[in-house]
Amino acid sequence: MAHQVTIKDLARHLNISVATVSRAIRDMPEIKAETRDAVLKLAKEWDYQPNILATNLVKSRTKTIGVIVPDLAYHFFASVIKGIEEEAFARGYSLLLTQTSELYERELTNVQNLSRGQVEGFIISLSQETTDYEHLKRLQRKGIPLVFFDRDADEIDVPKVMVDNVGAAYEATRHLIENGCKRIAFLAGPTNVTVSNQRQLGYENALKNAGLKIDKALIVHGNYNLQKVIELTNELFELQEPPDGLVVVSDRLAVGAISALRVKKIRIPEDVAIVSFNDEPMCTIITPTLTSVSQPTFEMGKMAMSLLINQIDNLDSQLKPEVIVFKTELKIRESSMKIK
Amino acid sequence: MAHQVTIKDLARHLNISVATVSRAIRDMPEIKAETRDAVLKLAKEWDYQPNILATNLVKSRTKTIGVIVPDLAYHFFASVIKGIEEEAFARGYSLLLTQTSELYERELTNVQNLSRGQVEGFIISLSQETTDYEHLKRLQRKGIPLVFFDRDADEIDVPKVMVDNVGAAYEATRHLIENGCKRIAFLAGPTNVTVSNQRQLGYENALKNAGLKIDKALIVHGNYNLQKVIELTNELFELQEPPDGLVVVSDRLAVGAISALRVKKIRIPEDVAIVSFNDEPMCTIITPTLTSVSQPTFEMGKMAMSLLINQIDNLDSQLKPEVIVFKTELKIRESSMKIK
DNA sequence: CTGAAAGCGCTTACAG
DNA sequence: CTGAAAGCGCTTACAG
Repeated sequence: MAHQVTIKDLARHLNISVATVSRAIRDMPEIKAETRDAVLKLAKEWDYQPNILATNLVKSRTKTIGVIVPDLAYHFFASVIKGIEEEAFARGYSLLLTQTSELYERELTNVQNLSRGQVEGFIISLSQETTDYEHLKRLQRKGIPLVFFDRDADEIDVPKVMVDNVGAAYEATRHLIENGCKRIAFLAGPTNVTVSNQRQLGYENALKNAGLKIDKALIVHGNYNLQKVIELTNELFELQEPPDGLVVVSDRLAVGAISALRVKKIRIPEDVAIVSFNDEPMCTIITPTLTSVSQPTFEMGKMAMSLLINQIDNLDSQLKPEVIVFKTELKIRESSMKIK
Repeated sequence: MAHQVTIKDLARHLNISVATVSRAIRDMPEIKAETRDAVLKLAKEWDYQPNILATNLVKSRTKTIGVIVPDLAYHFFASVIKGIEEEAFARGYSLLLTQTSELYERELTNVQNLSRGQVEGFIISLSQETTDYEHLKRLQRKGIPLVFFDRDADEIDVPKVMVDNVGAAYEATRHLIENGCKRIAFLAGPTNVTVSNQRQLGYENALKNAGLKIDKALIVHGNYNLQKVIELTNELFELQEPPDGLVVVSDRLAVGAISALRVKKIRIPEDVAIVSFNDEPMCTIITPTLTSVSQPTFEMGKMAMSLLINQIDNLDSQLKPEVIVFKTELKIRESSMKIK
């Protein structure tokens, strides 16, 4: 690789000290205009780029944030990242983006690698597998700021950007009830995913409030394995009394359920009305179009970044970490419009 | 932030030199076992993490690669990134991942930011807007290795990971012809996107070879704006002689076209058979399921990373840059199965 | 307005 | 087997 130009090169050529070059480059006021101009001219000519590693080292700052999400291919995460990026860019931070592929091991290595002086803080959405939080506690002990979004850990007391999952699921379930569903099933995620549990709670509350009974046989736990979802759907609809409404914890799982129902010739929404979560773009293109809970992903990303920078800029403050809860919006489409 | 432990701290406490600590940490053979053990024990106790910035600075290596893609929310890119990540991880590299949102300006800033000593090389897929390549030429002048995938620039002579777009489009068009289509339209991307132009060429070749004439009225150029795609589709199907086959440059555009056709009550595949490109997961869940060209995204990512590392490890070699062309596979589904 | 010197946290010949 | 010293490319009191 061609030798990168350094301030030393510039200084030598101009017969001045590196300190002066450094000051000129950063446009510090004490530098004489001619000196500054000469430096800038040569810098431009030689295409000088400051070595950010060196700057970071002396400043003990990297202006870089580590972002760890389960999977970039999930539309939800890609979309939150846009918000994170936007805010980071506006505030002069860069991102180190990694994904765990839902594996705890990967999460661990990612956290470790990034915490070797590379990042000043983390924005994390936990992997599905994560039940041990030692790696996060270690960050806290080291005083490295951390913000969760969407998938958090109760026992880690840091700022969090969440949506009102209980309320959202309540509203979604309520919508099915209002459309005449009497026997509503819930296709949940893994039992250790908080988001799923919260949605389940909202679902149960809605049933209770409507005077419907909670039937544990109607609550099943899937994951991102399509085959598993198909099996669970089949089981639900082979019950003596099959459901006439279905709340699904995410669009991905809903798609699995729909394909299982198609095979069984169960009609949507006539035989079973469906609502799910995330409002991925595909909701509007599948048949029937899918009623889904939309989340303000871009704003969530911006907020997460914002909370993190507040922490970084204000490390000694002993304020209780903020938990921001965003409102959701139920996008009503064909899949839930059961004829009453 | 709590003061991070450094080798100096360890050295002082153990009454040895930092050089010895450094060697012990890296398990160099010349260190006496007892010394090494003592160092490692204390390092563990104090949760010492080497400051990677310092290491990078002295080694003049970052073991980090900059990856620039148009949009992480496109399934294709998220999917290639998995391959890049896999290979990077296996070879001890980290990634600095950025997206341009298809904006040339963003591409420029991303390249500039990352080239300040942060990365040892780039893997880039160009934004839709990019027609000026000065930022890339600057990388080349600085001797910073670069690899393209999918969206490249002809005039930049670096390793490239591509698919055989001409061949793929030929096969897709041929498939429509074999299914009885006589008048096949091509819904292309922007005129400056090479990938789109290559697919157009394959489409034209297939028509020629089948003795069908190329009608320029049947070739229209869209972009990722849904409304635009709908308009173009409407125009195509309001022609005196509307098409009975449609090759679409990507699944995203195909979805737009399909929704326009639905409004016009034009049946797929009975009235018009459709094939597109990318084989996104949604192809299997929309109605009708969409025939699409699948690309080996994971392998493409691995290969891109591999080519880049070869360059990094071997900077002086004057070999002609390799261009790797991957084969594609046409996944035949309902949308193209016109009854003959 | 400018320079010499120390230092950020490491690594690595060189010497012993 | 270990240490002193120089150096990676910067920044920043301190002195003049």
